Parts: sequence; C-alpha cells; structure tokens
Amino acid sequence: MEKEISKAVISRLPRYYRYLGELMEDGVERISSNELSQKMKVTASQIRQDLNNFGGFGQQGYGYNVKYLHTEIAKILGIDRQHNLIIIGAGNLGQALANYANFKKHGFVIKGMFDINPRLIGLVVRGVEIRGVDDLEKFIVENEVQMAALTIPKTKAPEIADRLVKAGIKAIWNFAHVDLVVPDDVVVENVHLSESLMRLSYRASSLQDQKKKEEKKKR
Amino acid sequence: MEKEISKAVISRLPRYYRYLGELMEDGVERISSNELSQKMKVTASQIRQDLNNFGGFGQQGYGYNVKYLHTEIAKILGIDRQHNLIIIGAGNLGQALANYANFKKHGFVIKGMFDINPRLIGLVVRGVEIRGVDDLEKFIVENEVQMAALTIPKTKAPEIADRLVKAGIKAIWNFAHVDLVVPDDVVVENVHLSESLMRLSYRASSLQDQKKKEEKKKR
DNA sequence: TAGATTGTTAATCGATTAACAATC
DNA sequence: TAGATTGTTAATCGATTAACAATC
Repeated sequence: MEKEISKAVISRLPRYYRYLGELMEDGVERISSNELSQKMKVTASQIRQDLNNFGGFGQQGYGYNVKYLHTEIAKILGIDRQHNLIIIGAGNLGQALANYANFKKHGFVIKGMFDINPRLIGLVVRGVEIRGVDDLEKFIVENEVQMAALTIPKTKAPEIADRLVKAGIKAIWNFAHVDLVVPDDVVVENVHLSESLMRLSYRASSLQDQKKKEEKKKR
Repeated sequence: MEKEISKAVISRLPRYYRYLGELMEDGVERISSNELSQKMKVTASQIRQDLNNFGGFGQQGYGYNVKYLHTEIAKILGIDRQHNLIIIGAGNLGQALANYANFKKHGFVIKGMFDINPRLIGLVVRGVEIRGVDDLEKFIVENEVQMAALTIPKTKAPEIADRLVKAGIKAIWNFAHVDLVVPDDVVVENVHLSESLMRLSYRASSLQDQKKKEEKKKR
C-alpha cells in the first residue's frame, strides 16, 4: 500500500524546485533545511517532513546537495519525462501559454493548438499550427497526446472535455470557469483566474476596512 | 478583536459565489446547505461553518435565499465596490487579462496597460492604451489605481513591484515567477502557472506509474 | 404544531511544528 | 572525535466533520 501524499505537500514541491534552481544558478552546492527555510519563509521542520515523504535526500551533518535534490524533485513531479500537450482555445490566453518558452525546459511539448474560430485556424503560433476541432480525436491518438490545456469559454468546456477524455487524454489543465466531471483515471488541475482575483479583492478590501476602523478609533 | 478568518475559508468563497450565480440564472430562489453540498461536492457542514464566519445568512427550516447570499458573498469579497486596476506587461498574458470581459461585472476597471516594448506602446487593447512605464507613478496617482496585475518576466518584477508600492498600490496580482517582497499593508496574490502545471504533471505521472504497477501485478 | 434546516458546540481528523536520537 | 544536521517520533495546532439544540 502506498502512503497517500497530501495535496498540501505536492503543492509546495514546485516552489522548492524553483528555489533550488535559483540556488544552482547562483552556484550554491549544498544547503541545510534551516538555511532554505529562511530563504523561503517556511519552517525547516516542514521542509524535512515534506521531503521525507519521498525518501531521505539529505545527509546528517551536511544538509542537502542542491543539484541532486533539484533532480529528485523533478522526478517526483514527473517533469523529467516528456508530456505531449495540446491547447484548446487559441485566444489570448491559449497563445500566452503557447508562447511561454519555459514549458519545453520542463518536458512539456506543445503538439498542437485548436480553435473553432475560422479566422484563427491556419495561423501559426511559435511553430504550432492552429487547427479546427474536427480532427481533434485523430490528432490526439496520432500524436500520443496525454495532456490538454482548456482555454475556451465555460459553455463549451464540458463538451470538449468529454471528447478529450474519450480520445484518451489523461490530464486536463482547465482555465474555463466550470468544474469538469471526468472519470477517476483523468486528472484536472483548475486555474480559475477570476477566483484568484476575488481572493485578492477580499484581502485588499479587508485591509482597507481595517484601516478605516483604525482611523475612526483615533478620533 | 476581529476573529481572523482562515485562508482556506476565503479561497472557497469565490466558488460558492459562482455556484450561487449559476443557481440564480437557473431561477432557483432558495437552497439548503445540503442541496448545495451535493452540487458542489463538499460537506453541508463545511458550507454552514464557512458562512457562519461572516454571519447568519440562512433561516432555520428554510435554507438560504440564493440571491441574498450571492449579494452578501460579493460584499465579503469586496467585489461590490470598484477596483481600479492596471496591467503591467502587455504581452499575450496581459492582453488576455485585458480582454477578459467579466472583470467589469465584478467591479474591476482596467485603467491602463504598460509595457517597455516600444512596438507595443501606443497600441489600444479593448479601449485601453498601452503606455511606457516612465509615467507609471503619475498615472497611478492621477487615476486612483489600487491594484496592479504583473505579467512581466521575473527579472523585472521586483523592481516594478517596488515602484508600484511606492506609488501607493495596495494589491498586486503577480504572474511573474518570483516571490515579491512587499510591506505589510500591501497584499500579493500569486498565480504561478508553471507551478500549477507541475502539480498536474505530478498527478498525471503518479497515475501512470500506478497503472504500470497494477499491470505488472497481473502478470 | 410538526418538519426542516440552520447555527453552533463537540469530536475527529490531518497538517504543522517542536524535539531529539541517529549518524554523517 | 566533536559539531552539524538530518530523519523521525511526539506534541500542538488548526481545519473539517458530526451531532444536536434552537428556531423558523
């Protein structure tokens, strides 16, 4: 039985990965959980606990080898392998993703882009042609695509998601403002930008309100 | 003393808001925590606990009035007021945000866009002109801008963030892959897309690995 | 009034932090 | 060997779920 690893732990791994990458660039060879904790503003205890979910990557009295740990986290995250990706929805957001150069560095290869807008079909973005959705299923199979980014309106998303799942897609990066319903063996990662903005709004607003209250008190 | 409301609660509010909005569109007038919990796939207990952080919005024996609750959550999130926003970085992602029509509906008004690329300066996106960053501070003050979306490379982000803070910005929606350092009275909401994609990669990869193991067992 | 459902307290569960023995 | 720092167990804290009295 595999011990299930908590979502909280997983969501911290990419940040560790980023900091380790920066340390490598700075030529740092080793780091202790304590040093790293100060840089990242988390507890050293949390770092050690998190990492030990996956094995002992450090050494007593020494700390962690930056390069080694960086590689190991990449393996855990699955970014050491190639992921074939398509983007459904070639609007600004879809194109923004396509233009995001760092993808390739982490094993994500954009195999194709799709849209229903005839004005976009045929255009080429970063060497990738925008296609109509008619030959979607065929394309997925032929190009061994496992992942799809959904940057289409919420009205179209569930239907397209169904088609993706039937065609064999196993991972959906969902930017549409709906909760997709998919089988157990398909994973969905939501990026709901409007919800993110609302969280910011909440925090900004409550900060404002607090200030106003404090001003009132003074008088 | 205000009781501090947990981050977990806040991050669920926008989703409640979205579901209530959809219920309104469907003409539903009232809903019980139990019904809503089934739709949203959370526990009824959690819904009631979450809402009661902010006050009693329901009525025993009746449930919650959809429209009323929708309005109240909007107030809590601060999306009943106007937020003046600028976008720094007019690349694909910045333009995607500018084109995202629903912003206005929730009180976010895009006052301006900024870039350093001379080829973009002067262009107009959705009625908003792209400006150079020279007159950034002046623009913020004159237009009473409180929020900024940062869609620029990580190398430039900290410097611009400093300028924003000095000019009086209180909320930063950060799409750059750095952790910004800001004073206590400024809030930052991070959208690290590459980290989101890595989380998806982890889940997709561990699903794959699991399957392989099961296949091995069978043999 | 009887039935339904909230608001809220209490119980459980999980995640974070602290502590320290193991060991490089 | 002595010092440093991990890996891991135990303690604490917080968040989620369950239960039920209050009340519409």
